[in-house]
Amino acid sequence: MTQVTLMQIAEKLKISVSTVSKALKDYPDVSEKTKALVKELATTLNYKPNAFAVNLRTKESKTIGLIIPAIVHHFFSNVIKGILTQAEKNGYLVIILQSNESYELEKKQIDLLLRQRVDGILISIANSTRNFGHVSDVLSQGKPLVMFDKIAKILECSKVVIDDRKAAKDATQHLIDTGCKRIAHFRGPLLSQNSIDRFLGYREALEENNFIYDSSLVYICECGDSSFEEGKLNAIKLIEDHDDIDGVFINTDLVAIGAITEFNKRGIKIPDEISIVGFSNWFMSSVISPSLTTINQPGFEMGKKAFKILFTYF
Amino acid sequence: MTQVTLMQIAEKLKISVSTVSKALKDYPDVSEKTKALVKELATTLNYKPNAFAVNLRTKESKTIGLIIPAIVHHFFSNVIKGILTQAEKNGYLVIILQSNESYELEKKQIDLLLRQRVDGILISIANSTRNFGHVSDVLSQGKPLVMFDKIAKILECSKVVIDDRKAAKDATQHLIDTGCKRIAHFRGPLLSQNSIDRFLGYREALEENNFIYDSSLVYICECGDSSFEEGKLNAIKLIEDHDDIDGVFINTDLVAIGAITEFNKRGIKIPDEISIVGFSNWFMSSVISPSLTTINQPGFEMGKKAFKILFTYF
DNA sequence: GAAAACTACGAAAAGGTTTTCGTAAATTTG
DNA sequence: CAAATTTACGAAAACCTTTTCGTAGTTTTC
Repeated sequence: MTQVTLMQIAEKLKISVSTVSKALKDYPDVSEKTKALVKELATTLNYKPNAFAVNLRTKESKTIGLIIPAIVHHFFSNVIKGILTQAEKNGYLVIILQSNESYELEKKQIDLLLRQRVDGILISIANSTRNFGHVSDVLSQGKPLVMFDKIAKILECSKVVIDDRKAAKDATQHLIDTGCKRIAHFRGPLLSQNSIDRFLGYREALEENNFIYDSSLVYICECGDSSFEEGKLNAIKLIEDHDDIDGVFINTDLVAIGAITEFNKRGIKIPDEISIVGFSNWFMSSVISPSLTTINQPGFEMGKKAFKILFTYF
Repeated sequence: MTQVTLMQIAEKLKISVSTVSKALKDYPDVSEKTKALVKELATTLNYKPNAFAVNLRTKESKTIGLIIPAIVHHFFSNVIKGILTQAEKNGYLVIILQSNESYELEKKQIDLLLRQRVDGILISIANSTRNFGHVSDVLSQGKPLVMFDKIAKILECSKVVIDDRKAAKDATQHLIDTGCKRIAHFRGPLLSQNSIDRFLGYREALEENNFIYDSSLVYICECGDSSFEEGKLNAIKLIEDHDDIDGVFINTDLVAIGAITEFNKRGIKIPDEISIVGFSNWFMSSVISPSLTTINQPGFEMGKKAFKILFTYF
C-alpha cells in the first residue's frame, strides 16, 4: 500500500540513498553494475519518485496553470486541446480552472495557482475583469505568464491573439462587397478587448467605404452562456427597430446562430434579405442551414503557440 | 522575488517557526496577541504556504487527475465543467489529460498521475483500451478511482453512467411509435461499452416489437475526430445498400448531424422519408434543420456526481 | 503555601529527494 | 614505488512545513 522510497531500495541493496538516486538518474559516478542492480529493483518494486519531495527539492513542479473563462465553448476547448498537446510533448501537466467570466473567481484562482507553485500560468481573462492587479502579481513574482485571446493590453507580457480588428474589417468588407448597403453589428461586452477591436474593425470598414456609421445599428450582447438566446433577442430588436438592414456582422458564432434561427423562424431569407457573417469558425457553422459565413479563429494553434511561448521561459 | 517562508516570518517576529505555523492555522495554544502579529505580517509579506512542503508533510495534494478521451466534445466538456465546479467547491485542483482515445497514452498518463501523487483519479477510458491493468494499478495502490461514461464493467470501483441500454431502447421505440417499419443503427466502436449497450437496447426494442433484427442494417463508426464525416459516409452506404429504410438510430449526435447533412444534400426528406434519433443532447441538435430528436446525456451532472463520489473517499 | 492545572511557546523529527563535497580504494603515471 | 589521478560511493545539508512532545512560567485549587 505504502509507496516505495529511495531509502527502501537503498536498504535492500545495502547501499546509500544518494547512490540509488544517482543510479536512477544515470549519474556518471555510479558503476554500471550498481546502476543495473538499482534499476532492476526499482522496476520490480514499481518505484515512482515522490513528486512532492522532488518538487520541494528542485523548486519546480513541471506543472502549469490554465485559467479560462469557459470550457464548454468550441474555441476555448480547442485552445485547451492545443495547450495539452504541447504540454504533453514537453512533459508538463496542466491544472485547468474555469473562471466562468467572473473577476472574483479569477483572482482567487490565480492565488491558488501561485500557492501551488506552478511553473507558469496561461490565462484568458474574464469579461468582467476591469483591473489587473491579480494578474500583474504573477509577473511581479517573477512567474512566467502568457495571455491569450482575451488579453489586457496594459500588461507587459507575451500574448497570443489574432488580429481581431483586421478580421472584423475583412468580415464587414465582405458584406459590403456582396452588396450590403446598411450593415448592423452585434458586438460583445463593452470591456472585452476582442469586442472592442472587432467593433473598431467594423467601423473602420464602414468609413473606408464612405458608409455612415450609425450607433443605433450596434447591439451589445454579453456572450455568456446564453449567447444563443442573445442572438435571438437582438435579432428581434433589430427587425423591430429597423426595416432596411441587409447585413449583420456578429461578434460570435453562437450569437449568430441564435440570430439565424430567429430570422428563419420569421421567414426572413438569408442571405437574400439579410447577409450574416459570424466570428470563430465553429465547426457547426458549416452545418446549419443556411450555412454561416465566418471568420477563422484557430484555437488549437493558439493554444500550442501559447504553451510554446510560456515554455521559452523555463 | 524569492517566496516568503515561515522562517522569515519567525525571524522578523523573533519567535519560532512552529508558533508561526500554528498561529496561521489558529491552533489553540497560541495567544491571540501572537496570532494577530503573525497574521498581519503574513499578509504584508504576502506569504503563501509552499504547497510542495505542505504536500510532502501531509501526504496529500488536494489535487485530482482527470483523464478523458477528448476535450473538444460537447458531452465531455460539460463533464469537465461539472467536475471543475464541484472540485472548486471542495478546494481541489484538477489536472486534466486528454488520452485522445489512445490506450498507450492513457497508460502513460495514469503513470504520470500516480507519480504526481494526486489524491484520486477520474477517468473515462479510451475506445482502444482492451485491457485494464493500468487502471487496476490505481486501485491496487489504494488510490481512489471513479470511472464515468466510458467504463470497464470488469473493474470493481465506483462508476457514473447513464442507462445506455434503456435510453437506446427508448430511442428506438420512439422511432417505432412514430411509424417506422425498418430501422437502421449507426453504432459506435465494437469495444466501447456504451456502443454495446446502445446496440443491445436497439435490438431489444426491435425484438419486443416483433421486428426482425437484421445485422446488415447496423453500421459501425469509430466516433473519433471525424464523426461528422463518418455520419456522411454511413449515410451514403445506407442508401446505397437499402431502399426501404425509414428510420435510423444513431450512436452520437455528431454522426447524426453528418448523416442529416448528407440526406439533406441528396434531397431525402427528414423526417418524411427517414426519421432520425441521435444520442447526447448536444445543444446544436436543436439548431440544425431539421432539428434532431436526441437522447439526453447530462454531462454536467455526471461530472459533478463523479467528483462527489470520488470525494467520499477523501 | 504546596500541589495541580493551565498557558504559551519552542525544539525537533519527519516527510523523500537532490546535489555538493569529502574520501577511501583502486588505478595510472613517471 | 611513490605520487597523482581516477573510480565509486556515502554523509549530510537543504527544500519548507506540520505536529508531537516537552517545559518554563503563570494561575488556580484546597
